[in-house]
Amino acid sequence: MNGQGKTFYITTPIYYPSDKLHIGHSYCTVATDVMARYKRMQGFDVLFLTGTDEHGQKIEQKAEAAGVTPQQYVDQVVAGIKELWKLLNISNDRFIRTTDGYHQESVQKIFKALYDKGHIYKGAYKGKYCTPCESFWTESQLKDGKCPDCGREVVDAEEEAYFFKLSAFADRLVKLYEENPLFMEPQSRLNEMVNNFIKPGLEDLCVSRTSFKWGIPVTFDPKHVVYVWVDALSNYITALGYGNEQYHDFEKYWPADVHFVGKEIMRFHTIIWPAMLMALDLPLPKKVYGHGWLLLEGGKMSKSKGNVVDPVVLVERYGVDAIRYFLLREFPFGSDGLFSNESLITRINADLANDLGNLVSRSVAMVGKYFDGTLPAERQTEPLDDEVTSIAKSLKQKYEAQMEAFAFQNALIEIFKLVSRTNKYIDETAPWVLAKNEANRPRLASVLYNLLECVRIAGILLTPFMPSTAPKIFEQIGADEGITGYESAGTYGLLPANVTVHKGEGLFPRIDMAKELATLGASKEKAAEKAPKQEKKSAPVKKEQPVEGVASLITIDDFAKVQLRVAKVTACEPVPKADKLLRLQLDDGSGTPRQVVSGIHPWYEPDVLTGKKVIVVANLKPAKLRGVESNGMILAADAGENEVKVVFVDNSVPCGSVVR
RNA sequence: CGCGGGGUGGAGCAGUUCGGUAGCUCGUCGGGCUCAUAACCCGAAGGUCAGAGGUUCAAAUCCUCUCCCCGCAACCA
Repeated sequence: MNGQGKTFYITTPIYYPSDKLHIGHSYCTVATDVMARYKRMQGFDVLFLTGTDEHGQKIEQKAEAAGVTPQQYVDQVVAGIKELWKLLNISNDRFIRTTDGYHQESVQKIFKALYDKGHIYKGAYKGKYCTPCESFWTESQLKDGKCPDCGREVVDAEEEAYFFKLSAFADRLVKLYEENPLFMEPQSRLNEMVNNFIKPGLEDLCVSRTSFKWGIPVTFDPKHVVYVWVDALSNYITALGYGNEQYHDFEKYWPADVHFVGKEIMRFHTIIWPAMLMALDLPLPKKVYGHGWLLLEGGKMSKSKGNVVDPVVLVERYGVDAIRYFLLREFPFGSDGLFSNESLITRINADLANDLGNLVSRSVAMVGKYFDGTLPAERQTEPLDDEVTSIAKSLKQKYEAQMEAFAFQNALIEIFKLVSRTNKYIDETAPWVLAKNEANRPRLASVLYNLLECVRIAGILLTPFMPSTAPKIFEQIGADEGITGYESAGTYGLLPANVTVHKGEGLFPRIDMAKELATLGASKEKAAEKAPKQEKKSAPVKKEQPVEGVASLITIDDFAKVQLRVAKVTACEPVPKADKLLRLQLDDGSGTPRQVVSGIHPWYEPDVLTGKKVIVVANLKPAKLRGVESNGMILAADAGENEVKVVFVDNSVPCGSVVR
């Protein structure tokens, strides 16, 4: 494919800078980078965009917990992200931050435009309001129809909010998917989107918030802040200058050729984003590709599990190209993959050190040893050469087919078929035998030349994956710039007949598996120690996150606020339509039975609990879980990985006893 | 009956669209070679393709049912 005169616009998601990024983020960004480099190599005028999504309540709270302003907080995290991309040799052309002035200006215009066109309307969250508490409650949060906080009467009230008429676009979205089946890939995601979101009926989307401040204010109603996804998705066009004067190439690059995103945010990119663009009368991106996740020890990587793999550590130990190669070779791009240190080291050793690195090394070494580094021009070819040379000749085409389908792993497999076949060719021709007889010099020169040519072609096609190794390969085999471009991978025999090689350092040193695993294991344990323990239960974290290194100490008065009582389980049954919930009736000595809902069904059957005495938090704010009211919680211990043990009390303790 | 993905030699995966010798990498065992990063090359062992039934001359592949794993969603107060 020749990209002369054509543009190619590719994006990563913009990342949420609430924490350091892990290997999963690096995976997506590296993949995008490889695609961008590949397209540039083909001659496309590429725009590769990445950035950060910096607004939202969570950032606001994190900043507060850290005692800095949200801006200070994100500035520091973003600096780290930029460092990481530099380390990983990411060639992004632009880096957008949603806190950039021009982006904010554009988002405000977009919001206003949608409003003016009637796609956004002012509506209301209908709910119950407790005036003394100044709090809004939804029906389900109310306790006996009263304020769950103070128990006073609540009044019907409406909080104004802006809504995007997403529902109006359902038909057009379905049409989009039907007419353009490749709009989202992999295909399996389509069913997920349609079944989960379109079929049940799209609801209008609330696109403003008044509950926090850290966002882009709505110009015509400044107490509202623009919903973060509207803010974030817009980045793909604001970064081109849509609605601002920072850049002026919207016409040139939009629509995007592909948005690479994680599968968890497919719905935002395949439903909300196209709908927004339709509402703005703008063209839609050509494709949204949802890649899989890197899974670790059976679970998704997450900071709270303490199983995050730090890309910085890996790059420092094994080199950036080895990591880039591993990420794209080991995991099929569209599906999930299992990350492990063993597989990483195995890949590096087997593919990069033994096969590729060693091939370059032995080929160059033989030219040095038998011809003092410069091949003579006389040749003698043989039919034996045909197989390896024909693989080399057809490689570019096969590679291209895989790359165009974003099948990075298959593209690399194709390259390594050549590498492997070339190693075999050395065995078949046994140059060290040829070298024993002067008469074989033309034949020996042919063999070695074929080795170098195969390496050259493999090297060219590896360039997007290994941008710093490829030039070293070219240097060693004596291929100068004119014959290392993409097109030249399609022509066999471009190295000059009298090529001169330059022996260099080994490209990929072998790694001592046992030793490395021990080292990595040790640093992992250290990391796990640092990671906040047992926070795995707090799902959509609301309040204070334990700030690194700062143990939050409380006073005895704080503790006194928690009222713990002994209570006996008088009845217990599963909550319908809930996997994990049990409804417990407790006798807490007060005379009135107390109902508590607890998520312990995975570990306890109802009859086991009945009759036992437990400790209940008696003054916890009531809540409804799966529609069932819960007044308090019973104490249980996180007993290791995925194991919960309820704290039972000796039966001789009377119900209602205070625990302190 | 919420939605989706998956169950293939010891490990990790491909093959399933369009039925027809079960393939790749790693590991294991044996051999070859010595140019090279103790690398490379060849060979072997090892699979009821989760299970049951069905369609077919023929099923990993198509149909039905069952079991198990993972993710999403909703509930871990």
